[in-house]
Order: sequence, then C-alpha cells, then structure tokens
Amino acid sequence: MATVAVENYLKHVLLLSDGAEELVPMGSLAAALAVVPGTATAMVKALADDGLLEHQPRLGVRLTTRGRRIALNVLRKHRLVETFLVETLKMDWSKVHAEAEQLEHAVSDEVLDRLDALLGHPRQDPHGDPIPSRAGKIDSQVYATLATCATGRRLRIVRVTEQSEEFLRFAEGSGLRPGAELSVTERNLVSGLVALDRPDGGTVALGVAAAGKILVEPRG
Amino acid sequence: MATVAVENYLKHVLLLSDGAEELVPMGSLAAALAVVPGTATAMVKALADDGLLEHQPRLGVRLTTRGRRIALNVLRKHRLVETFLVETLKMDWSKVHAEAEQLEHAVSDEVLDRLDALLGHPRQDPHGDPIPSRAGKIDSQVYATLATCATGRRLRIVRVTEQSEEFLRFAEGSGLRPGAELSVTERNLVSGLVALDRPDGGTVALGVAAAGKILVEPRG
DNA sequence: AGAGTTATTTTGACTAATCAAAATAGTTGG
DNA sequence: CCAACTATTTTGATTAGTCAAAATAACTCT
Repeated sequence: MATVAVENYLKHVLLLSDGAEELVPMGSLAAALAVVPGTATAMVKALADDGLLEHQPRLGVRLTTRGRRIALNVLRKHRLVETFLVETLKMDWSKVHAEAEQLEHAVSDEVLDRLDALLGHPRQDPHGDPIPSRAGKIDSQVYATLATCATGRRLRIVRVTEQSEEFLRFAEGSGLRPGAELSVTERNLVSGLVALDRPDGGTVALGVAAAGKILVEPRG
Repeated sequence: MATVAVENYLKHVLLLSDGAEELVPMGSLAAALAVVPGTATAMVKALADDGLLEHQPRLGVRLTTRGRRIALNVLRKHRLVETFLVETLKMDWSKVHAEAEQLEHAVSDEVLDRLDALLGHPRQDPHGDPIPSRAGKIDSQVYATLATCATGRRLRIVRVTEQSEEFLRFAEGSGLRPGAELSVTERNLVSGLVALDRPDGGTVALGVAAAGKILVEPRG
C-alpha cells in the first residue's frame, strides 16, 4: 500500500500537471508539498524506481499510468470527503479542505463507494472541483476566469480553485460560490482591479490574482 | 499533536487496563500492538518522558491523566466512527472495526462532534461497546458473560467484546448481536461447551472462550 | 563567451518507529 | 537455594521521510 507521503506526492503531481502531459518541475512540487527541494528529489527518485512516476533529471516529473491511477483515487477520496463534510455534516466549505487532507488517506475504497452512493454520485465537490469517477475519468473542461472572461455578460461561477480558508471565507462573504451569478463590470489590468455586479445589486471588487481563481461560464 | 503510533499505544493501554488502576504488563501491550516487546519498551519510555503514562520497569504501565484524556478521545472517535459506518453507511458490523482503526486517527474533534450529533449522541457502538462522552466519561458497568451467567434465565446480549471479522460473522450468523435475547440451557466446564436457546426456537453451541466474549444482562 | 543567477541534485545528519538478538531481572519448582 | 524458565530491557541496525548546506547544472544577459 502507498504511504501517506507517497499518496501526497502523487496527488500533487496530478494537480500540478493540469491536464496530463507536461513535466512538473521539482521546484513547484516541493513548494506544493512544503518540503525542501532536496527532499522532493530523493522521494521522486524512489517513486520513479517504484514505477509510479517518470523523472527526467533537471526537468521534472510526470505520472505513469499506475501513479496516475493512485493519484486519481486519492483525489476522488479528497473531493468526495469534502462533499460529505459539507452536505451531510453541514460544515463550512472554507474548512473542509484541511479535514479532507487527513481523511483522504484513511478512507478505504469500500467506504468511498458508500459515501459516493450516499451523496448521490456527485460530479463536483463544494468548490466546484470535478470528482474523478471510480474508473479514473475526470472532467477537464477549461473555463474562463473572472480575470480573463468577457465583461458585461451574465456569468455563473462554476468553480473556485483556491483552498485556503481565508480566501474561501472572503469568497463566501462576497457571495462568490459555485452557482452564483454575476457579471464583470470593469477590469483594469493596469491597476489590477476587477469589479463585479451581483444580481441582488451588490458590487464586489477584487484583484486580478484573486479573480483568476474563480472560474465562470456564460449563464445558460 | 500525538502521532498515530502514540495514539495507538495510549488507546491499547486504556483498553487493557480495563477500568483504571492496574498496571498493564509490557507483554500484553506489545501483543495488542503487534510489535516485539523491545519496541514497546522503547516507546513506553518515550511516552513516560512526555508524561502520557507511568512506567514501572519490569511491572508495567498505567496512563496518566493526560494520557488517559487522549486515549479516551481516540476511543470515542473509534466507536463513533464505527457507529457511523453501520448506521449511516450501512456497512456490516464485522468490517467496521478495521475501518475505524484507520479513521480514528484522521477525524478531527470538530468532525467528531458533528458525527456525534448526526447519530443522535449514541451511548454504544454497534458491538455494544460504550462510547466515551466528550468530557471523557465512559460507562464501565460490569456484565456477566455467557461463560459466567446463571443458566436457564432469560437474557439479553448487551455487548460483544471481540472485534475480529471472523468472530463477528459467526456471531451475526448465529443471531448473537447486541439486543438479541436468549438463555443458556447448558454449560459444561469440562467439555468447555455452552448451549443456548433463542426465542425463535433455534439453538447455538459455542466454546467457553467464545462465550466469555459475549456480555449479557437479565432481560428487563 | 563568461559572470551571475536560479533550479536541482548530492551529501551528511536527524527523528520516529520498528526488528533481531543478546543481556538481565524475576519467578518457580525441585 | 539454585537451576531453569519467562518477561523485560538493552543494544545495534534498519527504513521512511525529512532538513541544511554544499555541489552542480542550466539559463540569462550583456
């Protein structure tokens, strides 16, 4: 069985490879895992020996099929657990990420399947992140963000790609959660400011970096 | 924070000290944890240095107040998780012990409280084992067992104190679960056999060792 | 092309938890 | 009361995962 550390390395390589093909540089992997670069190098070599990922020295890493299978399963656990914590236990969506980081390594495949059924086989977690299927398929649709979308149009938030508690509390407080509707009234790339209108008449301003974390689609 | 290993040592000292005061011998602790005796000695010395238990060399160990507090919290997590797995996820009671062994170390106190509320603050888990309260109180009532109770009387099973999957599947198959009623028709200490009658007319025979794992009370 | 910067890898050391096997203490039976 | 047995502790090694800091490779900029 893969240890907690192994599962975390594989999961973060998956998350950082965004889609599938590019190499993930050691630096970003080490940063994501909060370890020093040398530690990541050592661990990656061991994982490569185990056939879970491919290491191209000085360039980066890429998951093998086996590594990807494990990583997707961990991600599925993470996101289903988050959904459970919000839907069933009524926890605040800003807190469930940290909880799921622990639970994703302790939930068995059988418990996972039963959670999935209890929740009605959800496709997204509370942040709008897609939940990999048991077979390892994951929706990889590309969305515009509040930093890149057209202004003026009516939009719906589909996903908030940032897990920090502070950010999510801010988003919650500003009505920026998946499903919410809004439009971008103004975007100034010089000042780095994005202004939003909510249907209830409220307005929100945020920086482009934050705006880039919020994915939207045109209102259907 | 206590590591998984530390939580397991403390939990097993609690379970083996049965009540509170006696010293738990190193041998039984090592056996319960499935480690060699030397490992248990080393770990116990470290835990004693941390003030989580008291080590009397060559005699055994006993929890301190701090160690007991942690152990009770882990046990509470274990038993509430088991209850959740059976009640909410409809898992077989013979399998939930192994699952809970993992989850007890990953569930936060906040999730624990919410699980407790979801389940309606249960007092026993699916095996009839008492669930420690958040304050650390645990019901320590002493019951007779099928190996020690009077014969002929009408009884109700209150608890099955054995977690192995095989034993629990046997118990389930023989109708021996908490709440079930029965009476002991015969007990032969020479042959080591105990015979039971069920209200539905069925009979069950089992050895005294197994009978000792099943706690009963006179039917109210 | 060479100097400087940046990313990565290497090396050496450390901690937690474990095992195997030798040493020691305690207990018990003749 | 001593020999033998049993339980416990000690000692020496091992593994997984980590950090700090030195070494190396690669890239960039004039």
